[in-house]
Parts: sequence; structure tokens; C-alpha cells
Amino acid sequence: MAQKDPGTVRSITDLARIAGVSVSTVSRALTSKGALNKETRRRIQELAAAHGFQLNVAAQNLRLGRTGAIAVLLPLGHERGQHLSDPFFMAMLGFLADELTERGYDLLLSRVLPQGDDWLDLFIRAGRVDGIIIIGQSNQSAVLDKVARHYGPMVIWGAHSARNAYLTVGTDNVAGGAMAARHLLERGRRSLAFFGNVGVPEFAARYQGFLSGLPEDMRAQVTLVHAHVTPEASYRAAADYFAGGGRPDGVFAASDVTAMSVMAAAAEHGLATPEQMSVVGFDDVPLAQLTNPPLTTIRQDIRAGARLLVDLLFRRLGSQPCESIEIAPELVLRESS
Amino acid sequence: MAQKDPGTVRSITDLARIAGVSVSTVSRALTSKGALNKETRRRIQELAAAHGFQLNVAAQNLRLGRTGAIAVLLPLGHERGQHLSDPFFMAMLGFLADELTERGYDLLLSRVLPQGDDWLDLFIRAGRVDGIIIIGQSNQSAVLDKVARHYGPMVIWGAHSARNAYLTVGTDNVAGGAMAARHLLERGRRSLAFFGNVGVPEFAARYQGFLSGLPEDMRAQVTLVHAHVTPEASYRAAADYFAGGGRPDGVFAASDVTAMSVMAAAAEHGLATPEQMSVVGFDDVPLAQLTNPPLTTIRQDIRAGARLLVDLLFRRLGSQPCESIEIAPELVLRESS
DNA sequence: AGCGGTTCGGCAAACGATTGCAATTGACAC
DNA sequence: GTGTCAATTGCAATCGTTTGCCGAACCGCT
Repeated sequence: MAQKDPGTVRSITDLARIAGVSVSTVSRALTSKGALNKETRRRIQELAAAHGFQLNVAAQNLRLGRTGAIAVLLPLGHERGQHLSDPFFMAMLGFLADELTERGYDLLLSRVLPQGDDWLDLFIRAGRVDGIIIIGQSNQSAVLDKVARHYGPMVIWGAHSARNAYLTVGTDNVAGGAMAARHLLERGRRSLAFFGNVGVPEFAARYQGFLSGLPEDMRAQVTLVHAHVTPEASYRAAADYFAGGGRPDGVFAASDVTAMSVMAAAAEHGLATPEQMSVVGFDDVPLAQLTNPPLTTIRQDIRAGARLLVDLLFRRLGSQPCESIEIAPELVLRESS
Repeated sequence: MAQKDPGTVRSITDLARIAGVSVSTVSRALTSKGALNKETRRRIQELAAAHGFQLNVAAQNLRLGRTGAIAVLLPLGHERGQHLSDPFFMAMLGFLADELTERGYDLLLSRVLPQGDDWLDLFIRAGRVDGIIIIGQSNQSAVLDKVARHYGPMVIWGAHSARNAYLTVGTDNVAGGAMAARHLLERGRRSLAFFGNVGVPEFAARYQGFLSGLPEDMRAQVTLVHAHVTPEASYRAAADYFAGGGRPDGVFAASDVTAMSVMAAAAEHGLATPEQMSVVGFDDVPLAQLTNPPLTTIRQDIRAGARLLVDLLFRRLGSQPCESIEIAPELVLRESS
């Protein structure tokens, strides 16, 4: 007979009282660690189950000096609205949630507006997480580089650059850009345009790859149209471009969302895709197959990317050696080109 | 002169030693609670800043008996792939992240495959969060109802029903459906079809509202096409329907993604939108304005929804009275109808 | 000098777990 | 009867905070 209301078992202490053993014994029974009589362990585990008792994760983590959570950060550096709408980042987030849950970690989501150069340091020192995954380096590569020097468990989704010390997983954007170029050439397109914000490292690499896939004499002819990532902004940029008389016969867009904007704006100006103009996107978001016409695009394998990000992070947590990884993109042919 | 390496200040104890005061004083200084000499407080705060010290959130939470985190759960009940791709849920997630961060709470993201009827109880008993937001009741309303009886801080995004005890925030789906019906009638459409999975409570309400917006004699004529939510599945359903000779002149789709599938499949079968067929979607996801033709749709205010969800949850945490809320939808006219 | 009233800041007990160490027990051999 | 050893379990310190309670110091007043 317990002293207090035995109805609810809140702590290991309560359970110990009921079981007539010490808290250490209960702890050992429930964590399956340490030597303990088989029979005792079984008894306590059954008792715990009967009372619907589970260990308090917060206390456990405090004692063990860990948090059991991984942060996924979305820096909103130059494009405030980007991650709100970009299906690519969101799909990535979903896969990351799955991968982390599977490993018994929680996923702490945070969107950050990078302020100054110590937002990341502040976050790390708060000690809320055991590791950090950053989706998109945005314009923060200097900050990331600095932090990476003294903080290990951090992996970034995005373009790899030899200049940067931090660990990345990302699609080979240069190769992807080159694929798009070759494809448009094969389709006989010669008057080409690239739509995207080359201030974003990933997009810059796609643009550079695009140029590198063209014969030298064509490179100077490519029109670069600066388009932000949100649907609204990229539509505006494209509409302005067409209104100003732009009439390319081949377009490579930095993302599928941008490609959709371009097609919409072009249609508005009486320019038919793919009859008069071929369009190639980047990402292969799920909706790309539903556009009218369905979108030819350079596919990034999001699921594989998420898995690699998590793998790499856990190697880091286990102090194993790691290297940045580039994933090969793939051309997906549909009717827009 | 400190005994140990004074280089890193890890705990309040270290800081107390350096400052020459007791830990209680440091705690009071840093939390701005309790009476403390202004000068002392300032001094300690400066010292903390100088050493880049921040309170350990885990320990703080343990002591305070809270976790500082709110869970956002995505139940994948009947539609495995839904949340992966559905831009609506993802946009919601983004706004929730902002709202919670603003209130100083962390957002713990988890996608759950509901197993049996105690997955939610198990999650709650793990004690990792102070409250729960569930996006979409999926087919779990029985479970939610049971849990709501003994667990307060939980709010669900989705359709409200008088049958359910749990707290919801959601669009008035019935009104939205009726809007779509009236709009199609105004456009002179008489041969109507609804695309969607009416096993999902929200979609069922949209369908019901749609019917209620029609004159009685038309209701029986409406074709109900069962389409799942993923782009692939809904495209297949629509393609099969058109291949089977379906030729409606007005379509109301349960979501924008479904509407896009319908337009794509229709185009494939030589059916032009909006000339031969008007299409109305639901959600107004950012991409809806970029479809070809741009999509007429019933808009849900996601940002307001997220804010209300969080507001309601915190009222519950503060034991204030709350009631479920329905948000008025809005018809957004574009060229698909 | 003595007294009541403020302020300030320290002591130590929590929060709910883990774990090194030591104590207890029983079996067994000498 | 005593010593040894292994198996099992308990004690108590610890993780980094918060906070009720109490004592010390100081103030002005009689």
C-alpha cells in the first residue's frame, strides 16, 4: 500500500515504491542496461506497462548530457518567401522527419532570419539540440564556414564548394545545368535564356553548368533573367521580360516553380510551349507532371538527399570521418521541351 | 582565480564562481525574476554575455516541469503520400513554425502512421511536449475524441463536427463547397462532377456543401469521382474517368492538386479548360496562379489558420475557455472557370 | 543603543533520471 | 567456521536549473 495516491505513476520513484525496489533497479530494468536478475527485470517492465509508465525523456536527456533532438533550420536569407512556397524544401523536410524519427531523434523545426553573424552561434549555445541540418545555405556561407570550424555536428543541404569547410550534401548542380543545355541543343534551340537568382549558390552553379554545356560561341548569347523564387516574384520577372520583347526559343529555369512561372507568363504573351519555346525546370517536384504541358526537368532525388544528410550527421556525431557528397541529377523528359 | 579551467563557462555554477556570488543570484539575474539589486543584475548579465553563456534550456524545463516544445503531428492515416506532396499542409507547417517560435516554443515535427488506437496516448505519455497540434484528422477522429477527454492541450486542424469533443480550427468546408456550386451555376454549367476522396472528413464536407449549393433536382446528377490526394493517384483517377467517356462541363475538385490533375488529364483527352469545362479547386496554394489556365479556387487562409491554432492551444495551456473555430473561405476567380 | 522594517542574496531541496561503488546474499571449497 | 567469488541490488552523487525560506546588513527613528 502506497502512501500517496497510487493512481498515477509519474516517475521512476513511484514505480520503485510500488515494485518494492530501489529507483536504480527500476532504471536498470527499463533501460535494459546493467546486470539485473531476469525475473526482476521482467516484473518491473510488466508493472511499468500496466501503469502506462514511460521514462521522462527530458530528465533522461539532462542526465545523459544530450537532447535527443536534431534541428532543421531554414535560413530565410535573401528570399523571405521562398521556403513558404517551395515544394522542394517542404518535401525534403518530410523525408528528414521520417529519417530522424526512425533513428529515435526528434526533429526541431525552425525558420531563421539570419541577423548579423552570430545567429547560429546563439542557437548552438542554447544547447537545445545534438546536431543541426541546414536546408539551403542561402547567403550565409561565411557564417556557416566560421561555425563549422568549432562545431562538428552540422550538415548543410546545398551546393558544395572547395572554398567552404562545412559538410554538404547536394545535387551536382553543374552537371544538371549542363544536361539542360545539351537537351535544349538537341531540340534545336539556339536562342536561350536562364531564369533564376544567381545570388543563390545553388542557382549560380546551375547557370554555370548550363553555360559550360554550350559551345563557346553560344555562351555570350544566353540571356540571364534575374527571377526570385516565389511564384509571385518569378511570374512578375518573366512577365516583364516577355513584355519587353524577350522571345527565346529555349528556357532553362533555376527551379520548377520558376519554370511554371515562365510558362504561365509566356502563355499570357501568346508564346506557346513547347511549339515556340522549350522549357526545362529543375527539381522535379511532384506537381511538375501536372503542369500544362507537363514539365521537362532535372530531377533531384530528395529522398536520397534526406537520407544522406542524416547519415552524414550521425557519422559526425559518432566522430567518424565524413566527406561532402554530390548526388547525380537526372533528366526527366516530358512535353514542355 | 578559479579552481578549474575558467575558459568555458558551461553552467550557472561556473558563472557564479566567476562573479563571486551564489548560483541563486545568477539564476535570478538571468531570468529577470525575483528581487535583485539592479547593479548586481546588470553586472551578471554583462558577465554572461561576455562569456557567451546561455541558460541550459533542458535543465530549466526539467525544473519547471515543462518542455518548451509543441508537437505538430501529421497523421498519415489513409493517404500515405498525401503530406509529402501537398503544398497546403507544408505551407501550414511553415506558418506554425513562425507562430510558435515567436512565442518562444520549439516545434517538434513528427509524421505518424497511426497504429492501433493508442499511438497518441503513447506519444503523450513520453512527455516530450507541452501541447499538440494535429494537422488533419485523417481517419482518426475516434482516437482523437477519446484522447481529448483526458488530455487538454490539443488542437486539430480540420473540419468541425458536433459529434466530436475535440477542439478544431478549420475552414468552413460546407460554405466553400456551396460557393463552388453557385459559381459553376453562374457560369452556366449543368453537368457537374466532384473529384475527391470523401473518406476524408474535410473533403466529405466540401462535397456535401457542393450538393447543398445546387438546386434539388441537380443533386442526383452530380458525378462523384473518387480520387486520392497525391498527384499521381488523382491524375490516374481523372485519366480513367475521362477515358471512360466522362464529359462534365463543370468540375469541383477537393483540392488544388486534384484540380491540376483533372486539368492535365482533361487536356490529354482533348477537353479544353475553360472553354469546354470549368474547373474549381480548393486551397489556393501559391502555385494555383501559375497553372495553365490559372486556377479558380476556394481560398483557405492558411496564415490565419496557423495563428488561430496556436492561439487556441495557448488558451488551453492557460486553462482559458475555448471553442472550435471555423474560418470563412473565399472564392478566387481566375481563368479556369 | 535598541528596534522594526526593507532589501539582498545564500542555502539547500527539489525536478526525474543514470551510474560508480559498495553492501548483501548465497554457493561453494577448504 | 571461515574465506572467496559472483550475482544482484541499494546508496548517494550528479546533470543544470529554480525558488521557498531565512539570515545578514542597513536604514531611519525613538
